[in-house]
Amino acid sequence: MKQTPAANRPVTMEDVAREAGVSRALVSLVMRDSPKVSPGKRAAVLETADALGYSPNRLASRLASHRTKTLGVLFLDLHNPVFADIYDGIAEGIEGSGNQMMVAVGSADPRTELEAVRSFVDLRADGVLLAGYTGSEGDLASALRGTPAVVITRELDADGVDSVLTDDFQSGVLAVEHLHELGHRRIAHVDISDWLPYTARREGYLHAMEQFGLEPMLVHSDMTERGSREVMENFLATGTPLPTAIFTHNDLTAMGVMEALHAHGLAVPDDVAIIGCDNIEVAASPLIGLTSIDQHARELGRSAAEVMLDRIAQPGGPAITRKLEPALMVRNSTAGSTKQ
Amino acid sequence: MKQTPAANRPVTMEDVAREAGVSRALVSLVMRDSPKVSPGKRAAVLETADALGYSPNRLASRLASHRTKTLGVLFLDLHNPVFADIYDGIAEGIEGSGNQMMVAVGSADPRTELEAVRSFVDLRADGVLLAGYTGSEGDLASALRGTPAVVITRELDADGVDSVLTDDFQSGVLAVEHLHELGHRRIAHVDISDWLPYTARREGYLHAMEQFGLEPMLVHSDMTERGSREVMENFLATGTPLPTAIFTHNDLTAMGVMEALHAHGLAVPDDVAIIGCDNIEVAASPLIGLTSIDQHARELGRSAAEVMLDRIAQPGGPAITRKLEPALMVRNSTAGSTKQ
DNA sequence: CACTGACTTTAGAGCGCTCTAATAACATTC
DNA sequence: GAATGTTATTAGAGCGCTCTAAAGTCAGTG
Repeated sequence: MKQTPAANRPVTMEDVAREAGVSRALVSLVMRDSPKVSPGKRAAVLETADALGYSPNRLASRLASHRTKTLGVLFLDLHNPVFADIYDGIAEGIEGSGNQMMVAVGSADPRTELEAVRSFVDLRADGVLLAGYTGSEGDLASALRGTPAVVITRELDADGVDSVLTDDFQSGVLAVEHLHELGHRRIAHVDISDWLPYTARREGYLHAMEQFGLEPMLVHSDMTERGSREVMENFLATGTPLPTAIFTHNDLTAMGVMEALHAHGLAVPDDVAIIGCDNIEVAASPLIGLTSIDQHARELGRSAAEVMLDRIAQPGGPAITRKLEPALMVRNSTAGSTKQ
Repeated sequence: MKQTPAANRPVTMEDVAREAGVSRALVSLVMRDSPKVSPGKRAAVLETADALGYSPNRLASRLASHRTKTLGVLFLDLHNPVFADIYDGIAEGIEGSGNQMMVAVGSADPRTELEAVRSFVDLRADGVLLAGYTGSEGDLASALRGTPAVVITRELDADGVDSVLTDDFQSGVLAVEHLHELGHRRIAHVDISDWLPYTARREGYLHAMEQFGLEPMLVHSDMTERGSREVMENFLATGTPLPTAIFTHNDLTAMGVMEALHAHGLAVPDDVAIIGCDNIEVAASPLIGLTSIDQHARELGRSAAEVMLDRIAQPGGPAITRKLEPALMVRNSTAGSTKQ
């Protein structure tokens, strides 16, 4: 297809300026809603811009202005609704600040995560929020190259990286305490694969078990519903004596475990009590009635956004860690399962 | 491991070039993995780039190259897991193509949606995928300004906008046929608010009801679990004679309806049979056992990505519509609910 | 040893915008 | 009506990169 260069070329500010009989700088001012443009010229510029179908090139404007007003946000996994809650929190937190989000999904793969972070940095995001990150602090710091970051749901010890999370250790403790109080003594924990840096819930569990003088019982799974269902089915197939209660890493794994129990004709909470973590909406539904530990996901997102905006407004200073207290939400999956 | 020099001004290609004793153009070639750079210079450039903590400015490179290799992807709502499936499909579809995703969430608000689309266009995304869009075709076309787009889950009649969807009308028909076959005659439909342009499922329902000579029964809700729960509770409170079966717009609304029934001591499927739509994982779980209509969300995403890549490779040509056949997935919420 | 041609490297003109500083235009004041 | 502000407008120098075309290299040829 041969056409004159001018024919198919997208409309630029220059074109609008020429057509409207003003300078490019004036058009720029109009596009940025500058108050120092006379009403007359403003109207004229807007009109011809519209007539020519002008669409500002934000790449160019960002390059020239050294300002992007954009936050890169990385999510661990879209399948876990807890991240939808975090998203809502972030959206709430940046509302009115004039910032935009740039979203990516890491899929619990450190390489994908780092690539996403690098992409944010290369596109000069003003800051990066990581709603779940499974890689190492060193890799993250080197990918960030000084861009401020806030890690959500995890505590990270790296320069210029703030953390906003719920006290996961305490969640583990709460779960065990709750089950212990109901009379359970054989309490198992289904965690996620050990290479992932999300170990605090397990540690809290182990700590509390030890405090109570109970024998811990660990089963390794992954973060998904399906995965933990399979893991649990394999476990049941081994014929190992059953625990009377299970604390799982999160609600999705709890559901998988419940499915496996269900398939084996075991009743919850009568045969086995279950307690999850995250307090996601579907699990909280009366249809499932899963007892869970609320980690205040939405608040986490809101708070992380707040920390980031502060950090951008006032760079430097020591890394901040904000830790929320988890909250036990008792529902059918443990209620009335007294074992004493 | 490398420490970024605490320079006020970020490191540019120019700096690397000077330090390495080569031209900026050479550095550019190295950064783009050009094969026409001698191994010696390549190594030297990479080394000093690393030493200086150089991070390429993708804004500048995109501006200069007129190429972004980026697809904007808009999601209707992160709370509905069907979009996580679509995401996976898109990721699969663009794998290996060298393209990146730029994600935004519309939250079923046409203004937010359009702003996101404009943002994609202004950042010169090569194409835009809309996984759910609630606005008008006119607004979309004008925001796109010629950028190719694919709408997923909806059929849109606009220039340069392709559509990839499941036959929603057919889904409505399938649902009614299934229920009718089980002997149900009083079949209600819970849809989503009427201003949303997602009416095909309802129309399919209405069509099938008419074919069977049955009286339709419509209840308006929204797209959420909570919303439909409330709507259903209000409905139950009115004392209107109950239908024996309900087809809901999607699985989330189905769950809300089930919760309301549950709260009123009504059994599913014995008192009321339920059938949803989308076939999301949690609803398919044995814990819920919701009969649903699979719309092949992941395949939708994959296919949309494919259409977009083709469109980018070969611009022009008439708008494409790809329509998949829905598939009925029978589970407990309707199974064995014979009303004959 | 000037002359290829294949391979490397570079100068320099953009990409489309913003920003600073200067200029123009127009009220005010004395 | 010259001096003084005030407010609008513009010229022009970047922003950090890519790209084209031209210029160097450096064998191998005849």
